[in-house]
Amino acid sequence: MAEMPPLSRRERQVMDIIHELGGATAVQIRERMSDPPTDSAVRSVLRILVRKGHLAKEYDAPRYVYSPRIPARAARRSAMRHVLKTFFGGSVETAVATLVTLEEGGPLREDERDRIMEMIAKASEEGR
Amino acid sequence: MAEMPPLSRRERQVMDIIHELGGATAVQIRERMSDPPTDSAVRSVLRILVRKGHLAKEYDAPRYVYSPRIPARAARRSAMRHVLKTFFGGSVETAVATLVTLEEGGPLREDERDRIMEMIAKASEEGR
DNA sequence: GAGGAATTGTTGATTTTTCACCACTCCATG
DNA sequence: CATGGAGTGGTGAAAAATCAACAATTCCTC
Repeated sequence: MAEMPPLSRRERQVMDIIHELGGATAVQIRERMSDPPTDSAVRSVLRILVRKGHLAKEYDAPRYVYSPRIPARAARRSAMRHVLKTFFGGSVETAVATLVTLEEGGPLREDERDRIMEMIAKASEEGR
Repeated sequence: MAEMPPLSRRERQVMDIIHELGGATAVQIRERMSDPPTDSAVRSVLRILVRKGHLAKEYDAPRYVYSPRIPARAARRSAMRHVLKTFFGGSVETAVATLVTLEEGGPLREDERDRIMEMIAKASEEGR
Protein backbone atom coordinates (compact mmCIF):
# COMPACT_ATOMS: atom_id res chain seq x y z
CA MET A 1 0.00 0.00 0.00
CA ALA A 2 2.95 2.25 -0.64
CA GLU A 3 1.53 5.01 -2.79
CA MET A 4 -2.12 5.93 -2.87
CA PRO A 5 -3.72 8.28 -5.33
CA PRO A 6 -4.22 11.66 -3.74
CA LEU A 7 -7.34 12.32 -1.73
CA SER A 8 -10.43 14.09 -2.97
CA ARG A 9 -11.58 17.35 -1.46
CA ARG A 10 -13.87 15.94 1.16
CA GLU A 11 -11.47 13.16 1.95
CA ARG A 12 -8.69 15.65 2.50
CA GLN A 13 -10.90 17.81 4.70
CA VAL A 14 -11.93 14.86 6.84
CA MET A 15 -8.38 13.57 7.14
CA ASP A 16 -7.19 16.98 8.26
CA ILE A 17 -9.80 17.14 10.98
CA ILE A 18 -8.89 13.68 12.20
CA HIS A 19 -5.22 14.48 12.17
CA GLU A 20 -5.89 17.60 14.16
CA LEU A 21 -7.87 15.72 16.78
CA GLY A 22 -5.79 12.56 16.70
CA GLY A 23 -8.96 10.54 16.39
CA ALA A 24 -12.61 11.41 16.08
CA THR A 25 -16.16 10.13 15.78
CA ALA A 26 -18.41 10.82 12.82
CA VAL A 27 -20.35 13.42 14.77
CA GLN A 28 -17.23 15.20 15.99
CA ILE A 29 -15.96 15.40 12.46
CA ARG A 30 -19.20 16.79 11.16
CA GLU A 31 -19.23 19.42 13.88
CA ARG A 32 -15.86 20.69 12.74
CA MET A 33 -16.84 21.12 9.12
CA SER A 34 -17.62 24.62 7.95
CA ASP A 35 -19.98 23.34 5.28
CA PRO A 36 -21.30 20.11 6.75
CA PRO A 37 -23.29 17.76 4.54
CA THR A 38 -25.65 15.20 6.01
CA ASP A 39 -24.47 12.96 8.77
CA SER A 40 -24.70 9.99 6.47
CA ALA A 41 -22.62 11.75 3.86
CA VAL A 42 -19.84 12.14 6.37
CA ARG A 43 -20.06 8.48 7.15
CA SER A 44 -19.82 7.63 3.49
CA VAL A 45 -16.53 9.47 3.24
CA LEU A 46 -15.28 7.77 6.37
CA ARG A 47 -16.14 4.38 4.98
CA ILE A 48 -14.24 5.14 1.81
CA LEU A 49 -11.21 6.32 3.75
CA VAL A 50 -11.23 3.13 5.77
CA ARG A 51 -11.51 1.04 2.64
CA LYS A 52 -8.61 2.89 1.08
CA GLY A 53 -6.54 2.19 4.16
CA HIS A 54 -6.14 5.73 5.38
CA LEU A 55 -8.19 5.32 8.52
CA ALA A 56 -8.62 2.70 11.20
CA LYS A 57 -11.93 2.16 12.94
CA GLU A 58 -12.07 1.25 16.56
CA TYR A 59 -15.20 0.50 18.48
CA ASP A 60 -15.22 2.65 21.58
CA ALA A 61 -18.19 3.01 23.86
CA PRO A 62 -21.30 3.11 21.70
CA ARG A 63 -19.68 4.28 18.48
CA TYR A 64 -16.65 4.14 16.28
CA VAL A 65 -13.59 6.28 16.59
CA TYR A 66 -11.61 6.86 13.45
CA SER A 67 -7.90 7.48 13.53
CA PRO A 68 -5.10 7.71 10.97
CA ARG A 69 -3.36 4.50 10.00
CA ILE A 70 -0.16 6.42 9.56
CA PRO A 71 1.57 7.22 12.85
CA ALA A 72 1.35 10.87 13.81
CA ARG A 73 5.09 11.34 13.60
CA ALA A 74 5.30 10.05 10.06
CA ALA A 75 2.30 12.12 9.00
CA ARG A 76 3.81 15.25 10.49
CA ARG A 77 7.11 14.71 8.78
CA SER A 78 5.50 13.98 5.47
CA ALA A 79 3.29 17.06 5.61
CA MET A 80 6.19 19.26 6.59
CA ARG A 81 8.40 17.82 3.89
CA HIS A 82 5.75 18.65 1.34
CA VAL A 83 5.36 22.32 2.25
CA LEU A 84 9.10 22.67 2.60
CA LYS A 85 9.53 21.47 -0.95
CA THR A 86 6.52 23.20 -2.47
CA PHE A 87 6.62 26.58 -0.82
CA PHE A 88 10.13 27.04 0.50
CA GLY A 89 12.30 25.53 -2.17
CA GLY A 90 13.67 23.20 0.47
CA SER A 91 15.12 26.01 2.56
CA VAL A 92 14.84 25.01 6.17
CA GLU A 93 16.06 28.42 7.09
CA THR A 94 13.21 30.27 5.39
CA ALA A 95 10.71 27.79 6.73
CA VAL A 96 11.82 28.30 10.31
CA ALA A 97 11.74 32.04 9.78
CA THR A 98 8.14 31.83 8.66
CA LEU A 99 7.26 29.54 11.51
CA VAL A 100 8.60 31.76 14.27
CA THR A 101 6.93 34.85 12.86
CA LEU A 102 3.48 33.35 12.44
CA GLU A 103 2.11 34.75 15.67
CA GLU A 104 -0.28 31.93 16.26
CA GLY A 105 -0.95 31.90 19.96
CA GLY A 106 1.12 34.91 20.78
CA PRO A 107 4.85 35.51 20.63
CA LEU A 108 7.46 32.90 21.34
CA ARG A 109 7.79 32.27 25.05
CA GLU A 110 11.25 32.31 26.53
CA ASP A 111 11.34 28.71 27.61
CA GLU A 112 10.04 27.70 24.21
CA ARG A 113 12.74 29.70 22.53
CA ASP A 114 15.41 28.12 24.68
CA ARG A 115 14.28 24.61 23.92
CA ILE A 116 14.14 25.38 20.22
CA MET A 117 17.65 26.75 20.34
CA GLU A 118 18.85 23.63 22.01
CA MET A 119 17.21 21.40 19.44
CA ILE A 120 18.78 23.27 16.60
CA ALA A 121 22.16 23.10 18.20
CA LYS A 122 21.78 19.36 18.57
CA ALA A 123 20.50 18.90 15.03
CA SER A 124 23.51 20.79 13.77
CA GLU A 125 25.83 18.60 15.84
CA GLU A 126 24.50 15.35 14.54
CA GLY A 127 25.36 16.19 10.99
CA ARG A 128 29.05 15.90 11.80
CA MET B 1 -12.74 36.91 -3.35
CA ALA B 2 -11.81 36.17 0.22
CA GLU B 3 -12.51 32.46 0.57
CA MET B 4 -12.71 30.08 -2.35
CA PRO B 5 -13.97 26.53 -2.13
CA PRO B 6 -11.03 24.20 -1.80
CA LEU B 7 -9.31 22.90 -4.90
CA SER B 8 -9.91 19.57 -6.53
CA ARG B 9 -7.19 16.98 -6.81
CA ARG B 10 -5.81 17.99 -10.13
CA GLU B 11 -6.16 21.64 -9.32
CA ARG B 12 -4.20 21.16 -6.11
CA GLN B 13 -1.51 19.21 -7.93
CA VAL B 14 -1.12 21.87 -10.59
CA MET B 15 -1.08 24.69 -8.06
CA ASP B 16 1.63 22.94 -6.08
CA ILE B 17 3.81 22.59 -9.13
CA ILE B 18 3.36 26.24 -10.01
CA HIS B 19 4.12 27.31 -6.47
CA GLU B 20 7.24 25.23 -6.51
CA LEU B 21 8.43 26.77 -9.74
CA GLY B 22 7.12 30.25 -9.08
CA GLY B 23 5.55 30.26 -12.52
CA ALA B 24 5.30 27.73 -15.31
CA THR B 25 4.06 26.98 -18.80
CA ALA B 26 1.55 24.27 -19.59
CA VAL B 27 4.28 22.01 -20.92
CA GLN B 28 6.51 22.50 -17.88
CA ILE B 29 3.63 21.62 -15.62
CA ARG B 30 2.80 18.50 -17.54
CA GLU B 31 6.42 17.40 -17.42
CA ARG B 32 6.38 17.55 -13.65
CA MET B 33 3.32 15.39 -13.25
CA SER B 34 3.84 11.80 -12.24
CA ASP B 35 0.65 10.74 -13.98
CA PRO B 36 0.29 13.22 -16.80
CA PRO B 37 -2.95 13.37 -18.76
CA THR B 38 -3.12 14.84 -22.24
CA ASP B 39 -1.61 18.21 -22.89
CA SER B 40 -5.03 19.63 -23.51
CA ALA B 41 -6.31 18.22 -20.24
CA VAL B 42 -3.62 20.14 -18.40
CA ARG B 43 -4.69 23.28 -20.21
CA SER B 44 -8.27 22.69 -19.18
CA VAL B 45 -7.29 22.67 -15.54
CA LEU B 46 -5.22 25.79 -16.05
CA ARG B 47 -8.14 27.56 -17.65
CA ILE B 48 -10.34 26.69 -14.70
CA LEU B 49 -7.75 27.89 -12.22
CA VAL B 50 -7.47 31.19 -14.05
CA ARG B 51 -11.23 31.58 -14.11
CA LYS B 52 -11.43 30.88 -10.40
CA GLY B 53 -8.85 33.56 -9.78
CA HIS B 54 -6.06 31.36 -8.49
CA LEU B 55 -3.71 31.88 -11.40
CA ALA B 56 -2.64 34.76 -13.59
CA LYS B 57 -1.72 34.27 -17.23
CA GLU B 58 1.04 36.28 -18.82
CA TYR B 59 2.04 36.10 -22.43
CA ASP B 60 5.76 35.53 -22.59
CA ALA B 61 7.59 34.72 -25.78
CA PRO B 62 5.39 32.40 -27.82
CA ARG B 63 3.35 31.00 -24.94
CA TYR B 64 1.67 31.72 -21.65
CA VAL B 65 3.26 31.58 -18.24
CA TYR B 66 0.98 30.87 -15.33
CA SER B 67 1.72 32.18 -11.87
CA PRO B 68 -0.10 32.35 -8.54
CA ARG B 69 -2.26 35.39 -7.92
CA ILE B 70 -1.41 35.18 -4.24
CA PRO B 71 2.05 36.55 -3.43
CA ALA B 72 4.57 33.88 -2.54
CA ARG B 73 5.02 35.19 0.98
CA ALA B 74 1.33 35.00 1.76
CA ALA B 75 1.04 31.54 0.22
CA ARG B 76 3.98 30.29 2.25
CA ARG B 77 2.59 31.64 5.48
CA SER B 78 -0.84 30.25 4.80
CA ALA B 79 0.49 26.80 3.96
CA MET B 80 2.69 26.75 7.02
CA ARG B 81 -0.11 27.94 9.25
CA HIS B 82 -2.24 25.09 7.99
CA VAL B 83 0.22 22.30 8.74
CA LEU B 84 1.08 23.88 12.06
CA LYS B 85 -2.55 23.74 13.08
CA THR B 86 -3.38 20.40 11.51
CA PHE B 87 -0.35 18.32 12.37
CA PHE B 88 1.40 20.08 15.21
CA GLY B 89 -1.45 21.31 17.36
CA GLY B 90 -0.08 24.82 16.92
CA SER B 91 3.21 23.98 18.60
CA VAL B 92 5.92 26.00 16.90
CA GLU B 93 8.44 24.14 18.96
CA THR B 94 7.49 20.71 17.65
CA ALA B 95 7.25 22.04 14.12
CA VAL B 96 10.75 23.48 14.21
CA ALA B 97 12.01 20.24 15.69
CA THR B 98 10.56 18.31 12.77
CA LEU B 99 11.91 20.80 10.29
CA VAL B 100 15.50 20.67 11.47
CA THR B 101 15.53 16.88 11.56
CA LEU B 102 14.10 16.32 8.11
CA GLU B 103 17.43 15.74 6.46
CA GLU B 104 16.39 17.11 3.14
CA GLY B 105 19.55 18.19 1.44
CA GLY B 106 21.87 17.03 4.15
CA PRO B 107 22.38 18.24 7.70
CA LEU B 108 22.09 21.83 8.80
CA ARG B 109 25.11 23.84 7.76
CA GLU B 110 26.81 25.96 10.37
CA ASP B 111 26.07 29.30 8.78
CA GLU B 112 22.48 28.26 8.30
CA ARG B 113 22.21 27.28 11.90
CA ASP B 114 23.66 30.60 13.03
CA ARG B 115 21.23 32.61 10.97
CA ILE B 116 18.31 30.57 12.24
CA MET B 117 19.45 31.13 15.79
CA GLU B 118 19.59 34.82 15.16
CA MET B 119 16.12 34.92 13.69
CA ILE B 120 14.63 33.08 16.60
CA ALA B 121 16.31 35.39 19.05
CA LYS B 122 14.90 38.34 17.21
CA ALA B 123 11.43 36.83 16.97
CA SER B 124 11.52 36.23 20.69
CA GLU B 125 12.57 39.84 21.30
CA GLU B 126 9.76 41.35 19.33
CA GLY B 127 7.11 39.73 21.44
CA ARG B 128 8.10 41.92 24.38
C1' DG C 1 -37.74 -6.20 27.49
C1' DA C 2 -40.26 -2.50 24.84
C1' DG C 3 -39.90 1.96 22.94
C1' DG C 4 -37.15 5.49 21.31
C1' DA C 5 -32.84 7.58 20.25
C1' DA C 6 -28.43 7.25 18.38
C1' DT C 7 -25.29 5.06 15.25
C1' DT C 8 -24.17 2.68 11.19
C1' DG C 9 -24.27 0.73 6.31
C1' DT C 10 -26.28 0.51 1.49
C1' DT C 11 -27.81 2.31 -2.46
C1' DG C 12 -28.48 5.01 -6.37
C1' DA C 13 -29.26 9.61 -8.02
C1' DT C 14 -27.03 14.20 -8.77
C1' DT C 15 -23.16 17.03 -9.23
C1' DT C 16 -18.42 17.80 -10.07
C1' DT C 17 -14.17 16.59 -12.02
C1' DT C 18 -11.36 14.83 -15.35
C1' DC C 19 -10.05 14.18 -19.79
C1' DA C 20 -9.22 13.85 -24.90
C1' DC C 21 -10.87 14.95 -29.38
C1' DC C 22 -10.88 18.51 -32.50
C1' DA C 23 -10.71 23.13 -34.57
C1' DC C 24 -8.33 27.32 -34.63
C1' DT C 25 -4.34 30.56 -34.66
C1' DC C 26 0.34 31.97 -35.14
C1' DC C 27 4.78 31.53 -36.94
C1' DA C 28 8.77 29.71 -39.26
C1' DT C 29 10.53 27.45 -43.18
C1' DG C 30 10.90 25.59 -47.63
C1' DC D 1 2.18 31.14 -50.09
C1' DA D 2 1.63 26.24 -49.08
C1' DT D 3 3.11 23.13 -45.17
C1' DG D 4 3.85 21.74 -40.60
C1' DG D 5 4.71 22.26 -35.80
C1' DA D 6 3.68 24.45 -31.43
C1' DG D 7 0.39 26.61 -28.56
C1' DT D 8 -4.36 27.39 -27.34
C1' DG D 9 -9.35 26.83 -26.14
C1' DG D 10 -14.14 24.84 -26.60
C1' DT D 11 -17.03 20.90 -26.02
C1' DG D 12 -19.12 16.95 -24.44
C1' DA D 13 -18.52 12.33 -22.96
C1' DA D 14 -16.74 9.27 -19.22
C1' DA D 15 -15.40 8.72 -14.54
C1' DA D 16 -15.30 10.00 -9.86
C1' DA D 17 -17.02 12.23 -5.93
C1' DT D 18 -20.65 13.86 -3.27
C1' DC D 19 -24.63 13.36 -1.03
C1' DA D 20 -29.17 12.07 1.21
C1' DA D 21 -32.91 8.80 1.69
C1' DC D 22 -33.65 4.75 3.75
C1' DA D 23 -33.12 0.33 6.21
C1' DA D 24 -30.72 -2.05 9.72
C1' DT D 25 -28.51 -2.33 13.96
C1' DT D 26 -27.12 -1.13 18.63
C1' DC D 27 -27.68 1.26 22.83
C1' DC D 28 -30.07 3.34 26.58
C1' DT D 29 -33.99 4.22 29.55
C1' DC D 30 -37.93 3.25 31.81
